[in-house]
Amino acid sequence: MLPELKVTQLRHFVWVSELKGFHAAAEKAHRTQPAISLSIRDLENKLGEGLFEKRNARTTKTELTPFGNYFLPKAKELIAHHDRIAEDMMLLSEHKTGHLRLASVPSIASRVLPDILLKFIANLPSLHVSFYDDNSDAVLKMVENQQVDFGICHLLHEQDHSDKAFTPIWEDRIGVVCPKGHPLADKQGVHWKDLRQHRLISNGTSRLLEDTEAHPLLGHSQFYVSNMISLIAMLEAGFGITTLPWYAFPKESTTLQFVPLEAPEVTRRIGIVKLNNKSLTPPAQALVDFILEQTKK
Amino acid sequence: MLPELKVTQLRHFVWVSELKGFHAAAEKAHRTQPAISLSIRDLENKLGEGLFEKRNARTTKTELTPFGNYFLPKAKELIAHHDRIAEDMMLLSEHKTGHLRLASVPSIASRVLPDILLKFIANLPSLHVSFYDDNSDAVLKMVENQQVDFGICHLLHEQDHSDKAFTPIWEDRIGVVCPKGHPLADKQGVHWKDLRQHRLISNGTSRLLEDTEAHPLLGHSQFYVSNMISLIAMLEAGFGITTLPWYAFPKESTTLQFVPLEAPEVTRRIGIVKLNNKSLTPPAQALVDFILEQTKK
DNA sequence: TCTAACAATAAGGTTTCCTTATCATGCTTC
DNA sequence: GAAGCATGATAAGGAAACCTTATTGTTAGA
Repeated sequence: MLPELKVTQLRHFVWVSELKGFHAAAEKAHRTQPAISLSIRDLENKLGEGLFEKRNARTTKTELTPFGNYFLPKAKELIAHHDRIAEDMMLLSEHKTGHLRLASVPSIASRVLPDILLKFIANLPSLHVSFYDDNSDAVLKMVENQQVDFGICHLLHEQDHSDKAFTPIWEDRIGVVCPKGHPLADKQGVHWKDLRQHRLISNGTSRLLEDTEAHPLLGHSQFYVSNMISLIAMLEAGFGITTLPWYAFPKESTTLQFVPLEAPEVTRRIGIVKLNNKSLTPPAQALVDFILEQTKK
Repeated sequence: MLPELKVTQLRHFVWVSELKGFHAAAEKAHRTQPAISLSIRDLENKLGEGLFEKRNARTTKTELTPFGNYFLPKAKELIAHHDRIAEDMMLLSEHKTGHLRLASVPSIASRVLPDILLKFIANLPSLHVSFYDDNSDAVLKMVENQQVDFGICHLLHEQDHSDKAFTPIWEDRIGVVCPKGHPLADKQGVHWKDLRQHRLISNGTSRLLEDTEAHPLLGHSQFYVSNMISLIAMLEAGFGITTLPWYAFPKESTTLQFVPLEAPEVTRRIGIVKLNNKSLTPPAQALVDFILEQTKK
């Protein structure tokens, strides 16, 4: 029914009309003159009307028919539309642009990602990044609901997440956090039983100890603080001690001390989680690759 | 640099994604399944990214990648744009639409064109027609200035209009117009000398006699009336007689009589005038063809 | 009148695209 | 759980679209 106009053909048409000649257009198209002649003729046949004034009687310069004149702006628009889309897609597939959404647990978000993201977006000025931080469960939910392209979190029960692919990256050692000057502060490592005689504040990460021999500590603890800012403030005030993964420990703290838990030695593995059956958008894949590369050494 | 996305390819892509399968899309495209596979692969290569989820592991229905998902609406838009333009041009080249402007001398405009135009536009409901009527000089001017696609008029000095193409159609015989019951009214034909004894009213068409042996009549005439309505009224009132071309004579007049001028026999040829170096728009060309066909017999 | 410029046409080669035939894989069904 | 069925990928050959070189025809200008 409707003819299929090829973009190449439209370009030829526009060039002939703008350069006022088949030879000039041929040169621009990196084709020979007969190729352009045929291309134009084919287009004319498809449209059912001549686009240029009778070309056998060369009384004058190559000129558009009224029909061709009517067609010209439309052809230009269509070409422009095509090019806009083609360019969009090229930029996207070269991850020079687009939209990237990720979620991360706060520890990595604050300690590791800033550096990496800064480097990553350095030469991608038009990439828009949406970033969420929350605890591991929430991050997993966002991955599941496809609210984010991928998540950075801990995968507690790996067998419950067969629909997701987990790529471990960071080994996060659990340790004891206490004020400097605290009896435990100068040790190289502590045994869980050492903690029983101190006031222990549990927090969101405490359940990492659940399946270890240190689990009795959890019952022992009177206080639970979910908010990290409050937790730090209480520790600094000498209210007690807590356990935290290394990456959740505020790096530049001058008042607190991190002492690795030696027995049991507990580490959580933090990594990238994505849905198994979905591939990532180009910029998301690029960021994943970049993170892997930056943390490989 | 930028790849050339073919509309056909985009259609294949949209169909595969909408029908959720290569076979279904192949059927819709009247192609075989491998053709669609190759088409899609080619498109993916051009864009630099996969559009559908890994197709080797058929864990699930054919599904878009995020990249493909991003591309889908854009592809649809581009196809729609293409089709819109293609349809526009087809309608225009089948003169089903568009704008047609013509000018005609009043005689043909009132006596011949109404019938023809009515038939012509009968099955072209969306064709817009602008119609002007004026004397031959004005019609020629409008053709020259390209205010109209073509004109219908008399070409008095053909040699002065080498830039125009004239296609004669109607032979318009000059005659004498007088009230019924007038001494001349019952004659089959009159000689110019017969007119000298009657009061002659000249009008816009009188100069057609200029280059004939009847030219002395023009000096003989005391009255000049340019407006046709007034002229008719004066004739009906028995004010005098006049000369008119047959087509300018009001056909259904019951009070006036047309008597051909026998000596000299003067005819003006009325026809279609267009610019030589410009071709007509499709609807204009169609109307010209239609007029020629309708008046051929 | 001759020449240069431009586009149309002809004939043959290349590339692109499509087809048939076949394969690999997973889902369904008994 | 093996057989059949459906899906899409792949291979190879052929058809169609496309481009090229060579040539012709027409017009404009020297």
